[in-house]
Amino acid sequence: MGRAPCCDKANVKKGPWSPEEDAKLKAYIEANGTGGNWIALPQKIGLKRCGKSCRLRWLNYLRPNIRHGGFSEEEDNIICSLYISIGSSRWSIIAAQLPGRTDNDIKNYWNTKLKKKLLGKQRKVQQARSASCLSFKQEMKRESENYRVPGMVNQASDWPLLSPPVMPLTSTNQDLYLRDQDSIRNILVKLGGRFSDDHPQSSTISTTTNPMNFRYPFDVYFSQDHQLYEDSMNILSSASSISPLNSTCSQTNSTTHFSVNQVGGPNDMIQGLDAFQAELSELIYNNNGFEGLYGTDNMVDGSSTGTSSVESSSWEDINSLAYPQIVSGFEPCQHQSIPQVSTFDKSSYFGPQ
DNA sequence: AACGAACCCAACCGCTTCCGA
DNA sequence: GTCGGAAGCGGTTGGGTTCGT
Repeated sequence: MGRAPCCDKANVKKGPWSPEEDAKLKAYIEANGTGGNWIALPQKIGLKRCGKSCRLRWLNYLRPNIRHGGFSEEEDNIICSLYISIGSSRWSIIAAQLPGRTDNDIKNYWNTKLKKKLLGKQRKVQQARSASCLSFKQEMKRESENYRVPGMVNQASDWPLLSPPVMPLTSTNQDLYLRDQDSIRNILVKLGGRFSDDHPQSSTISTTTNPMNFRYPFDVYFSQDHQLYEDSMNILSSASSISPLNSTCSQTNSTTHFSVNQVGGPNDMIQGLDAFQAELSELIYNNNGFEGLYGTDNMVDGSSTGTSSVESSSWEDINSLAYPQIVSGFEPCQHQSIPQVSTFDKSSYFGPQ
């Protein structure tokens, strides 16, 4: 069953905008505003364009104070930091932190330049390290064979270094893993989280008792803001391809306790694996974690010693843009077991929005 | 100079979310 | 509570431009 078209496709012009069309649209909106109805707007002006097309043209090109091209190093850092923190599906949020930039612009910039720039850096670092880490990937690949599920597509050998399910703890990778854990940990702390070993009552998976030797025994504590949890889980899952499969949460006074125990096997881990996240994971891994990539000062952190614009990118701002309902509409949830799900359904735990 | 490859980015597509009736 | 229309958004495409051979 198809979706009804938003306009009469046959009578709508497509393709690049002419200067005359631009002028018409700009003049009308500057004089009258959009009127809250993009669909009706082209007819009012006499443009043979789809309303969505008019909206896009205005927002991405004609709107005042739009800047194109010439991204500064500072902007690069902001984009990278936010990309790592909140992922690729939040271009509008990233754009909101960069005045004069549109989500489309940032998206294009990331896909065409920034990604390559970072991966270029990665290659250099990788080459420098190849001597010392030569056996690591091979070992991982070899050992991942032990975890392959019969009948499953052979995906494991192509997984990023960071993927825990295919990386049982060995003397070779232990050091690298711990280092990355520290990086993620530092970010979560900066975002306002606390870890189980900061909390006397917590219990975590011990690496010595965990038969699978997965190295993510995180219990994360966040004050009040559930979105922080979700975003942090995104960090964890994006950085290390982990889904918060077995999670519990509880509420004590103003502190929410989320326990994220990674007990799944390779089957569980395949869920949610994203190609570039995997790519990025490897990049992060080869750059001493997030901090190695951008430097500690450029992390998304209000207390950092980095640039002022990074400092202004507070999580409160981002969260309020992204999920204002959740930030303001907090409802405590009791300690409960959560069934295995591939994605965290906030409405199930935080009540209706 | 000619050609193909790579790059860039404006615009489109279609899915999701929002909001009013 | 539901439905439908509109807005918002991210992913993708396609055409123009630049670069390399």
